[in-house]
Amino acid sequence: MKNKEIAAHLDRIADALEIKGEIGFKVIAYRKAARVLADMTDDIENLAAEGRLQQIPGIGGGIARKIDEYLKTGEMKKYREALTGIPEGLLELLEIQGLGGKTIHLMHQELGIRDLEDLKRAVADGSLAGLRGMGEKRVENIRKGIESRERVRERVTIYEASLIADELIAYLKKTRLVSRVSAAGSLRRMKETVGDIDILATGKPGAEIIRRFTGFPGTLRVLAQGETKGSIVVRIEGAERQADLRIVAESEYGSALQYFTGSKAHNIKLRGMAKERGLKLSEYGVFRGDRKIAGREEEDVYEALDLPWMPPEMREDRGEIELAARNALPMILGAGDIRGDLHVHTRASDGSQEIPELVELARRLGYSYIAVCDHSQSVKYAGGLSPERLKRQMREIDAINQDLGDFRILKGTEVDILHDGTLDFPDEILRDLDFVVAAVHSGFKTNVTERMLRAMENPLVRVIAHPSGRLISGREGYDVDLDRVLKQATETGTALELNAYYDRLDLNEFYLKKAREAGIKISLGTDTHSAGGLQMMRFGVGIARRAWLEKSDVINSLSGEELAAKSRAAALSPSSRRRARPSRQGG
DNA sequence: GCCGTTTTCGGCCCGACTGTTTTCAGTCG
Repeated sequence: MKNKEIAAHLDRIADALEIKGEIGFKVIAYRKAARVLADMTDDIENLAAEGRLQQIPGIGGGIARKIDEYLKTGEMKKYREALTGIPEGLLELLEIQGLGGKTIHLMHQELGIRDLEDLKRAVADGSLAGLRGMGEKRVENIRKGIESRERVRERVTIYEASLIADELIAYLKKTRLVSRVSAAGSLRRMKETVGDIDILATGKPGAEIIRRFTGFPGTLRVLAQGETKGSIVVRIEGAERQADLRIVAESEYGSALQYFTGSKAHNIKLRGMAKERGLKLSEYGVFRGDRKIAGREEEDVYEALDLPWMPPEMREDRGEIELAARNALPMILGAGDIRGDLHVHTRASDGSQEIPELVELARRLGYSYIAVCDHSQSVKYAGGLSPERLKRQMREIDAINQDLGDFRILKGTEVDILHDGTLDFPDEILRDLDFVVAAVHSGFKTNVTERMLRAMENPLVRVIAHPSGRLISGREGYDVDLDRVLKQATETGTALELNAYYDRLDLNEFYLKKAREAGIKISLGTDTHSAGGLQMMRFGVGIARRAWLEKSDVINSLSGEELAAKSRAAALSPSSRRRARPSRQGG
């Protein structure tokens, strides 16, 4: 698939045009086309072959021609043209806070600045200060921008951000001055990584709440402290992050929450719709002329635009607004649809809990089952179980299950997919289990695709765990062709895992969406190795919601008995999974 | 460059902040 490659080209063109001072709307058009392309699960080459490029929203005649040209020749004339006269290092400067295309263009023209090093020199030797429109403060801000770009990690994981946000919210509630408070931004949309932490609150007096906020014990620095807005820097896992608090009036809470939740693209489209209706939408409300017609609740804001409320996880301008307008939003997965955790480890391999503790924790979450899936023998570093130890564990589980009433422990394994694609346990053993998860744990560069495809041919394999193998905080993942894995999953009826551990979230939302469209079943498991690990399910559910998965797409919505039924053919065969798509209720 | 049950041309989201200006441009979210 060349979608991402072409999107990167279009983004590059936008960068270059921005610096060249091209009309802003043209830049916006390129950026929008790039975003739509990067999000799209259909293969751009297929659409091009069918002459349907212009049916993609945001792609018109001009960009369609450029995509065609690229697919045919491997080149885009416009790309070369746009980048002519623009040194590679100049584009990077757009990433510095406070620096935009206009200023970069001027610096390049007047001072011959070509990259970050040139810019640093110009700041140091005072030549930057000589530029028109450049005062002492702007130079200082640019200096700070360069510094913070080098110090701040791009984004932090959703889990790390949630910990701080939860702490901040609890801290604010304790003041008794705030009445309503919520996380907003990408945190509320449950993106896998988060930039800044945005918190919205109502309460009085604003200045006092902000003062308390900036006095948060974890504050490293206070960036701003006004009557309605405060900004602080906090430390998360060694990285510095900005956290913003905004105080709004009760009557504006809904529109402010809507606005600060985003995404930007979603908001832009909503505003366009408001305008078409002769309305104006801002963080202060929905207005007809000077009269405010909505703003107190998010539902009211959407209703004023003739739309149903939509879940924050869907607000990315990926078609959700159009569906909502037809009252055809899917009923996406809810936390309550998850009846159990399908991937947990115990002390038998590399977990830190005994089975009864895990049962207790799972019961507290309202689950009716867990699948114990410890590692298999060849995963030495994780204490993988030999066949004998696995059999002993199965007997132990049988014994515990006797006394559990309506709760059930599924006897499972996370069996290793070996270097030749065979499994680490023979079928005789796998056959006695309730739930077989297979996964790659070594040889990340060695025939991973072929090995996975082969493992999926075994009908005893129910799920492929963490199919991409990536770690969000920094591991590329296996050298694997996920499109072929998806195809094989469709053909064999194997489910794919959405590993809910915050650093994995694997499959990611892009491939989850593809899997959903192909009718592939998804299995959510936290892969927990510790007591708190079961709680990670909320991130898995968040990503599932971002991919628009519905209850019926997820095997965790089945009962323990249904899952333990040996024949996966009945419940999971490809033929029975062909999705009839009935019209849906909004929600 | 995209787009159209108001338009094939003339629009294109909105508001705040900052720093540099003397009425506004640039940047950000």
